[in-house]
Amino acid sequence: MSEMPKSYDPKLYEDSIYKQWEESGFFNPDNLNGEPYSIMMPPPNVTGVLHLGHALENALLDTMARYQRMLGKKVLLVPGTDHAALPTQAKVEKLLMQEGIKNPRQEFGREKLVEKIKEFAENSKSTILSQVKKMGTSCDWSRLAYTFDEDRSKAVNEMFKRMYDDGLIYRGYRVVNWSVTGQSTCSDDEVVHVERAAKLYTFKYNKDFPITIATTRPETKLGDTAVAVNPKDDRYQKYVGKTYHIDVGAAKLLEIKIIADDGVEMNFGTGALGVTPAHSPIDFEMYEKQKAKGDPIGIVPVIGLDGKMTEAAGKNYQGLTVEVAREKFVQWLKANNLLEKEEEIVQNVGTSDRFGDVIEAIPMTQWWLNMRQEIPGRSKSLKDLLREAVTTGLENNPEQTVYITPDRFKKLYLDRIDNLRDWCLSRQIWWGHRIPVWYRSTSFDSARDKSLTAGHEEIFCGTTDPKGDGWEQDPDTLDTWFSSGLWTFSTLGWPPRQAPSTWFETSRDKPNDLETFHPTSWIQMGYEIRDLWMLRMILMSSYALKQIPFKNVYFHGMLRDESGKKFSKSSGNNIDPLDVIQHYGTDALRWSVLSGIAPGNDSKFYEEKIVGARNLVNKLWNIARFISTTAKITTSNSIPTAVTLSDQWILARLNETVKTVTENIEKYNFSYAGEALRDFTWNDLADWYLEIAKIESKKDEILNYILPTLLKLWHPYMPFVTEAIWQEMFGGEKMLMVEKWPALFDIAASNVVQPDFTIIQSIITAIRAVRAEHKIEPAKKISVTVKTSDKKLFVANEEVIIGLARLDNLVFDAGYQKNNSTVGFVIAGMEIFVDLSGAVDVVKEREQLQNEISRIEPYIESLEKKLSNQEFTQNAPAEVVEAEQKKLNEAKEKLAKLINQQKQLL
RNA sequence: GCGCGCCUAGCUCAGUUGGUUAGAGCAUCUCGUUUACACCGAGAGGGUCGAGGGUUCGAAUCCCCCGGCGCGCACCA
Repeated sequence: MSEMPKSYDPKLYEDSIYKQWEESGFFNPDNLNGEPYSIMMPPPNVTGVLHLGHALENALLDTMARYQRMLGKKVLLVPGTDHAALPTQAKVEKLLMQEGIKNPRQEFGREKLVEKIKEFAENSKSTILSQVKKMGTSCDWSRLAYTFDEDRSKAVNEMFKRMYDDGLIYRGYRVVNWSVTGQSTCSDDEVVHVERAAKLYTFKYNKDFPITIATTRPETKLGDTAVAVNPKDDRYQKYVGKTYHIDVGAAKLLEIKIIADDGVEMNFGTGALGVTPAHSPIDFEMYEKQKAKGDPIGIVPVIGLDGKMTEAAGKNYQGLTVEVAREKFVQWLKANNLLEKEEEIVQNVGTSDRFGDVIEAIPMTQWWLNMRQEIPGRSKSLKDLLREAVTTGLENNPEQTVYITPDRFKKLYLDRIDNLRDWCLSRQIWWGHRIPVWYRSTSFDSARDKSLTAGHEEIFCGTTDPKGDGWEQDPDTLDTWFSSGLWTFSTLGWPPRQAPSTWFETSRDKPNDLETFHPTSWIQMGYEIRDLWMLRMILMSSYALKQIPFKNVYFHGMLRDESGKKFSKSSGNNIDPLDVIQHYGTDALRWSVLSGIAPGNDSKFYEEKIVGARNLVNKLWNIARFISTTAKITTSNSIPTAVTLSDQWILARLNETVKTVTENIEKYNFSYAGEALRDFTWNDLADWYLEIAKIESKKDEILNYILPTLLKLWHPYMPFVTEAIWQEMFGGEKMLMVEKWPALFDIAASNVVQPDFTIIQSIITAIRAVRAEHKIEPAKKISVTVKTSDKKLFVANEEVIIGLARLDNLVFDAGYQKNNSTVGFVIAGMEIFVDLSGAVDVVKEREQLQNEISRIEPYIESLEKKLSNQEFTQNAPAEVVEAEQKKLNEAKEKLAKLINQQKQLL
């Protein structure tokens, strides 16, 4: 064994250890035996580099993977990246614009822009993957996946086709969420509602119109085609069914029909609602309802894809932005004395989570996934499957149930499913999986025209190009979460070669992966992508495989800075995980993100935490260093024999720690498990037992047992330092990574031993406190007398007490009388007197004793009161009563002794 | 509007079926060149568990209500 340096330097070990692990082949489950255990890494977006959130994810993932591997399972952790369609395109376009390219889509054209994005994505991807390695993540690189690679693209097309063939994916003209900045649709989940101040205008279309309406978007009124009132509203009954033609300055006269709709609140505002089918999802629903009733109303889009007023808005408005048009329309209302009220209100508006602009509702033809329609042959909808998966289990099979940690997210998920609408799948951006649909039509020009062109002659949906001439593929791409939804199985060789509707060969060479590893065992993710990702994974997997995607899902919270703010580049509080690794090492980073977290809760991350983590890593290193110089290192695995009380105690504590750590990792209490381990490592082992080992001899066997056990327990959290120590100790033959997780062993009477040792600890601590209190130089050795009738415990631990309390003498005297040169205290019914050789300040000592007495008196009182309460003695469990009685007896005894000591003090 | 989470020492958080005089880490103060570690050791101070009410023999823990902070969902024009 080489000489270990004084402090652990992560830089000397981390890269080479990672390389060793990788070369060992044990990252690949094909080289492991045992029960399969699989985890899919949430693929980071290729929009840039890893941030702290990724560090947390990698720490969680890898802690779990390493723990499971040490339990002897065949662990698969699949690494990967996500092409992140919209975010990536948005990012690259932004960069190009910063370089001075005003409109990248126009200037480059589709092919060239996609090429640019691809270049960026590839760069980002390799950066990210090297960072994952820096985090020490033990993933199987042979199964590396990318949501936009060939295998995953095949899976996407296959899924689309199956859903299309099942009639679940349809093309429909509906109001969509449109981002003008991004020039694309987005799903409901990608709309972020923000509060903002707005004005609510109350007015009439003209003087002759009988009903007053209100709106915050006056400019959209140019596209109104109806006014809706509640059918029960007597005020407006007489108008229902009538149509008015009104000139508000639009291209044509408004044709407003008065309709009745249950959804209109009679008591809100004027009780009447101007209906703008083209620019409001609710109004569009009314439009559809009227159509179904055979009493149709019109639909007039007055806002275009560029966010400006269209021709239909009239010459006065055409080409104006919505804001300018709004002002102009309000001016017109004022000029014509139509405006009745103008109020400041706070309203929620939807904004694009990526582009930040206000989402416009615009009617377009898009591809949708139907959530409510029955799946052919299964008598249930996708929505039903989503519900089953977390409640009864798919098809009432309890084994196909997803367990959610923390539990409360299950309720949120179910709530979400309740008001889930159809999922808009198509996007007008270029980076992403192209919709696998082809049209053959002469009138088809562009995606934009789809909304205007009624029906194409032929539509083909397939996983490869259709045969024959004249086909043109849909220019749109898929919502990026469509491919993410397949992640748990597209990474495992789905679709399989012999799948009924598959006619391509997959390049997968591990055909059994799906069977072996799906459903996956556990997954972790941030709660913010619960609906975006978890829901879609459950949906896709339940639909295509009739399996849940994972048995357990763990939601972590967000890391925030000291003041509780999110980390971000723009707010300048960003911490780069690589910087942390550079300064403190990966193990410190991992521990600092894991300690103090609770499932589903945000936690704060700050420099002091990392420093503390680094110190702990170093402590572990030095514990090993000490043991290696104190004990003869062997690789014996046998359970050691406890010789002294301290031996029994430390082994019992170790056993207890193994139990706590194991149980809590199983419950995903990563922080709690780690804290318990830290407590044992630092407080019990380092501060007490190792100090005792300097006094009592023959600890080789026990230390040879404790150290490897400790390293194993720490390994999932701190893989590098533990592996480094392991190899320093035992050579590089066998890696710690694949050692067996510690098992519990049988310690006779461990429960009895522990309190006994605690007494010794208390005595030592108390003597030290007396020394500190009386400013006795550390080097000065003093004498202590113990007044006890049973000196067994002391005799057995004499050396330890003398050593740790720095005594020159420990005397047993059952009849000792206190004098003015000693200070006394009572512990566990025994009186201890520290000889200060006349240095005692009698007044001060009396005060000290009095303090102690006045602390214990009210305690005794409350115990007496409790025990004399019949309701307590009758209702409380016998053990509790007994314990309270014992406490009382001890306290009384202690009090008597203290009073006596005070008396003896002259 | 509906729902969820949080409020415990100066700071960050434990407190796992209600039962020691409520704990830890960091920070603070005192002391220390005891050869594993100053990225350390020893000791100390510091809390009416957000406010109030209730249930109970007993509440930081369960219930109600109020306040503060954060978040989710929602078609209130």
